[in-house]
Amino acid sequence: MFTVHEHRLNLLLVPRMHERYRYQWVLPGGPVQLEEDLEECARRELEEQTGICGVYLEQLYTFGRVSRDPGGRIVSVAYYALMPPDKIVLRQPAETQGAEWFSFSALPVLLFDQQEIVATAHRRLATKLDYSTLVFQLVPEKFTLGDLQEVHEIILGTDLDKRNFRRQVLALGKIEDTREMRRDGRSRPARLYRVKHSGPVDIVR
Amino acid sequence: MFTVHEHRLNLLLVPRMHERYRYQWVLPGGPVQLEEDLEECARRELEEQTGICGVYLEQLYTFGRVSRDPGGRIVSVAYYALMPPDKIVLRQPAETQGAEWFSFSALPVLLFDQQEIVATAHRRLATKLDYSTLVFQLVPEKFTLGDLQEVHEIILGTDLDKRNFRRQVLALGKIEDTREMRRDGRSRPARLYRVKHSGPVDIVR
DNA sequence: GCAAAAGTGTTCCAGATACACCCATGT
DNA sequence: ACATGGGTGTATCTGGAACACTTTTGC
Repeated sequence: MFTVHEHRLNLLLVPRMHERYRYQWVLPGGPVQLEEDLEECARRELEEQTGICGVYLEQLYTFGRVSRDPGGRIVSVAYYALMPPDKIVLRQPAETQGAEWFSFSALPVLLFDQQEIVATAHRRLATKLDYSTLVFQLVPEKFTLGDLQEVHEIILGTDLDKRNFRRQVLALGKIEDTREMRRDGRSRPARLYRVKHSGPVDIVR
Repeated sequence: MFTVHEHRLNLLLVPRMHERYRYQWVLPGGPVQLEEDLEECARRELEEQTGICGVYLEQLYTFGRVSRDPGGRIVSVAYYALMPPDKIVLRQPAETQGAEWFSFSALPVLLFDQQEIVATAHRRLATKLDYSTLVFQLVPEKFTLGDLQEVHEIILGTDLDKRNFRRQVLALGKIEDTREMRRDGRSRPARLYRVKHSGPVDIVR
């Protein structure tokens, strides 16, 4: 579960509840039930462990090395999820079983191969930003072009040219001007945009 | 398992051996064993059922819909494989448990969601041709530029411009002239090329 | 007036595309 | 001679990259 908030890419971790390695930080997840689809399982575990629901979710990769979990043979079908920053505080702390956001650049040491899973997800995220509309899953309903650019820069880890970025994102034709402005303290107000045909993530280019 | 042979994209199917739907054509595969990695499992099942080994293999997607197999809850971690046409006949028929190549454009009706799996694999193949060196897994050690172009055209289902194709593939710098020619019956002999640093598939662009 | 972020165009270059004819061989 | 696929160069278009100054607000 990723979000971009306060100029940082954040990853959500939960304390592990199994007896071995109890309270180590781990990715949310758990065993699939007989009567649920894989994505349903991912959504259910995410909601049970963090209270989050209704986010963008995409299958990432299936990790199945024999020895990846010393406690037994576990095959994990990993999903990654994206959430806009304005939903972060919607849920009551009571529902979130100790889940916490961590800055992606300062993650705790993760168990087993979870570091690899996280790295794979981040790579996918960065790659897919460039040829899909994924980024709109990481901004609120109304956002400025500066917001959008910042999300790109934080995930890619590089600075982008403002004029080129704006031209390109507008040329995609996926967003429209709301005719509203955001006054943001001590600088010039910025135009707010919204996604035009707010659909699922699609592939461009 | 895909190959391009005699101007067609071909897919390898095996007769199903479970009692329900016995002898229906299905994708090779089977249950993972406790002490093997997922890719090992794919290779083992492929070899057991078709005699094929040593091919390019890549994880495709994990299919886990609850009702995808009416016989029970099966989660399938699908892989796709590529093979050059000159290896097709290397294996003894005795080892191939009735496996047969089918033209991709005239596949038999497949069981359950296998049609979806095949479609997903084909989409991945076509997409990845354009930004990786995947195509070299589908041609023999020595090949002509015409061979390469034909593989692209067959998989993409479109005709490509000969001069542009040649310029682009040579510009990648991945292949070199063997200084040999292939005499091919009733037309001008063609230069044979080989892959330069025959490594795994890598990403270009 | 100064700090801070918003907003705005043009030039340049590289890579993609479109396009037509001659060549070497077998029959 | 003709049929078959091999081989070659150029002009054009398009999308990406580089690049700097003015505007609007709060303090």
